[in-house]
Amino acid sequence: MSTPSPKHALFEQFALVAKTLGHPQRLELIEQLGQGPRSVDLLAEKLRLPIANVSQHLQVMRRAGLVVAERRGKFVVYALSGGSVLEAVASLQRIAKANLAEVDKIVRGYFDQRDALEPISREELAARVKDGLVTVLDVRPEDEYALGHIPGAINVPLTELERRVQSLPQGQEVVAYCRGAYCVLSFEAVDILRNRGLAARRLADGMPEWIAHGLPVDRSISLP
Amino acid sequence: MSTPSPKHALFEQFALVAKTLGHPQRLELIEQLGQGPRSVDLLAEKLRLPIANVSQHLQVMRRAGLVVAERRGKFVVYALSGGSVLEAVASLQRIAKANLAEVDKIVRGYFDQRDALEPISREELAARVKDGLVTVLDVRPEDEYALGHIPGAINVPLTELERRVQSLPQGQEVVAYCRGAYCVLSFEAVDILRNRGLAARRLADGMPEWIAHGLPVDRSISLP
DNA sequence: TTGATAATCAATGATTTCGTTGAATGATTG
DNA sequence: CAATCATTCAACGAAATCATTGATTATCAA
Repeated sequence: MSTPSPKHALFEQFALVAKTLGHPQRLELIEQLGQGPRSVDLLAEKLRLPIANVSQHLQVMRRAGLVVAERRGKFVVYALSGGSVLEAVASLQRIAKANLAEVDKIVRGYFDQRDALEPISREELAARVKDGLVTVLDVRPEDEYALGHIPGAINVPLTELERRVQSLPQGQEVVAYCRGAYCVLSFEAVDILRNRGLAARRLADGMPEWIAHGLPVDRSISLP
Repeated sequence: MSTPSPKHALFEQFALVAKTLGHPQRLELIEQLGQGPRSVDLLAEKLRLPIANVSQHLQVMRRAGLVVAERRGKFVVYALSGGSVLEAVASLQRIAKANLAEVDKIVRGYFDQRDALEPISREELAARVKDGLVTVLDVRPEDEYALGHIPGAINVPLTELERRVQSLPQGQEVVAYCRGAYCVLSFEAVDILRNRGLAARRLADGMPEWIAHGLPVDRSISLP
């Protein structure tokens, strides 16, 4: 048919959004943007991809309404177009986790036993932070920490954790978090900490979800 | 790299789910399955697509964890794998509506043209019925119709509408109603009728409200 | 057993998407 | 203005996806 029915035209648009989400590196870009607006430059460096490639991906995502771009001087800063994007990704993860044996296999094969204990929920952590009962550990790289973190969180990037583990408060439970529910950094951090005998747990999700639920964010830099 | 990092392997899985959602006809299949489990046969008929094609799509969706299949006698019945699937689709729609100008254009062009965006009110309908200006269409299942309907309304359950659409009075505007303001049947009925070129509108609410406001109810059975 | 119906499989060519390359644009700095 | 940096554009071949076709398997009924 030359003129598709409006209904199909709409489905076409919805499919465009989904199709655009259907690429691992674009999902990784979204994970990064979930923590805040970023330049093409920085994203390319984070993902270790050619700048041109990242630029292409971002433009595809812009055309699909997933991100918005704003020129700021020399840079073009991209940001998520809205909260629905992270919601969509969260749904994808839920579907995959619940129905794809492969996901279980990956998670179990690589992270199992590192996560023997239940992860701690946002609400629980927020409450304990108020009571000063836990040490909150942000294991993302320094620059991501600087752009916003959970108040009171200590930043020890995963790469330095082993070296600096003894500088952490000893008697307390440690809760590690990073970029999101499937960010591997916090898994690895908990593993390291447990091996050193600390009571360590993992936040069930990460920074973007913390922000999305309106919990307080500290944008100042506090050196550990 | 020979062995992709577990992180990348996970993103690969999430992307698979999204990629699978990224096809208009698969989204339409999900819309159908959102109403309940269906056989390949029936889905193919609904979408007016070759059975082999629908079967392929369903299998792709099964591999991506979106649907599950169960053989029931001669038939294979597919169903959504869980609620997250509809959540994901809802997010897609929200993203598209909020950020894609194209969607606005389609919706506007679609509804404006026929002055049908506005549902018709109870009072207006009651007046027009008296003048015999409209065909009133009850798209609920037969048993619900039998228990009470708007006088003069013709019962054509949504499931049969497509088949019986040509038996409706042709020159007149059609007003469809069903169970209530948010009952989807009347939306779909209007959609079907418009695709067939009829001037169709939707009653703002449904039968319960009609009764509640003391308007006349016909409890006899009139075969169309 | 045979025939009919429902669904899947296998294979093909057409179309789309992807990553890379190198050149072009836009904006700031010297 | 020239030099530089950040980003985008254009174009290419490689790879993946799609719809279609015809053959094949599974189940039921006669």
